[in-house]
Amino acid sequence: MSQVDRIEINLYEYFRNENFVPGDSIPKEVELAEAMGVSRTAMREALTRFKTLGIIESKKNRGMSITQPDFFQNMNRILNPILLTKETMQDFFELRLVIEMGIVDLLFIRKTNDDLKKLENIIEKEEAAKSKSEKLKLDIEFHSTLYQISGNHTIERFQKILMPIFDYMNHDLHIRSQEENEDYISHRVLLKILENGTAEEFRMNMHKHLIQYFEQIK
Amino acid sequence: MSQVDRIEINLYEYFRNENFVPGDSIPKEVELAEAMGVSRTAMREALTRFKTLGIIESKKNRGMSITQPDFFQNMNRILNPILLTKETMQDFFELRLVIEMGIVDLLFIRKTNDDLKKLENIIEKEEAAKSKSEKLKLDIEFHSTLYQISGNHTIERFQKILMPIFDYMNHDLHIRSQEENEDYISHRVLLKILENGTAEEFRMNMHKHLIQYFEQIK
DNA sequence: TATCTATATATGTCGTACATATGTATATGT
DNA sequence: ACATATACATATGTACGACATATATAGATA
Repeated sequence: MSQVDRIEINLYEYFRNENFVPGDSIPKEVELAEAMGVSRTAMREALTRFKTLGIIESKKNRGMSITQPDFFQNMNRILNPILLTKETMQDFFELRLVIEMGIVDLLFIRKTNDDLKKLENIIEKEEAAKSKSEKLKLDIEFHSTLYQISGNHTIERFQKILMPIFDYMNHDLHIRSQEENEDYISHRVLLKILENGTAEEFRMNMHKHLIQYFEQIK
Repeated sequence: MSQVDRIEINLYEYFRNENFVPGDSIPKEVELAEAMGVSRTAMREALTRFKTLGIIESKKNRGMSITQPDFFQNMNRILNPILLTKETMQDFFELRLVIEMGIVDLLFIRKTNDDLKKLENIIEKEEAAKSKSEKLKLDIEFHSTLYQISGNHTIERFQKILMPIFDYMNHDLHIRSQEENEDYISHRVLLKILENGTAEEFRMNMHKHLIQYFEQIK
């Protein structure tokens, strides 16, 4: 354990003991360094860790303050297929499916007429699309809109972050096309259920809609 | 945009262009600083950001190397109820429910007889428990075991991280007790479905099991 | 060949100095 | 009295040189 590690731990305890909340000012670098009997350089290194996580921010002449960490601040940097193991990639691939099945209750609680119209619009464009890439784009747009309808900002952002992982695994696993699925459930069927059906029906059909992905799980 | 911000961006591009993967050595601090025409101090600060995210690690005399970032490395530091807004807390509360509903397919794919025995064991202890705190502990154990059965390490760890948030919201919202739920679905019913039923049945009943939480969503 | 010692090395820490952006105080003009 | 410009203060940002420290490698010895 290096000195900077120890400083970091001391800072966490100090922030917790002072019950600092976002917006609160914290002592300046020089004061903190003196209080802990270390050099300003080492203190700065520990503080950089906090800044990286979004827990504090610093401004010239003004000093430093506590901020609201953003869960997704560095997520795209961490969730990089080149850096992760196959197992972790598979985990996130599955997590995406889990969320897709899990948000159904949120959809049924929070859907609005405008939402349904928007989905209808996407489906019309999809049904008229000629090229494969256009259809893919609209498929993505359909699912992204479901996440918007969930009304959960965190889940919506999470899905966006997981998208490259999902694409990567999609290519890696050579997943067969949806249209090859003889029990194929289209977006239009899903929309009809979302309009007039139940969450249970929607889930059953979403599961079928995603069956080629679920087949990859063993 | 500070100089260190620019260095950070340059480093990300450099790492990507070199196709560095975990285990690869990267040039030493002094070389990197010289290559970018900055001081070692500024370079160290940028590198500290990478270390905080777990993307690189450094060892004395050995230099630095690329590592596999751990998604959860700093998660408990970020997901601190004191630092997050009510909206974000609510989002994570819902995310927990979404995952609880969404892992059902994984459960049915990956359950083993040992898993079912383990659940049976927990339920027996729960049914024999006298105190409220003991029942609560076993309730948590039951759900945690479901996450283990999912066979998805990331989801399992995610649930552990989300637990304090869920508890915090549980207290904050004064959620009524499960036993007050007239359509109460016990763990034993859920286990029986897991043994002999379908994923659809399990979801329907899990939804009822968690209804007092779902009632909080609007 | 195995063990010990000396040396080299790259990160970790320190102290000093200066740069820079920004806030505050003061002086001046209308 | 109010508006504007200037000077000064301030805390973070950056640089440099020095030294500490843990660890790897090379060389010497038994």
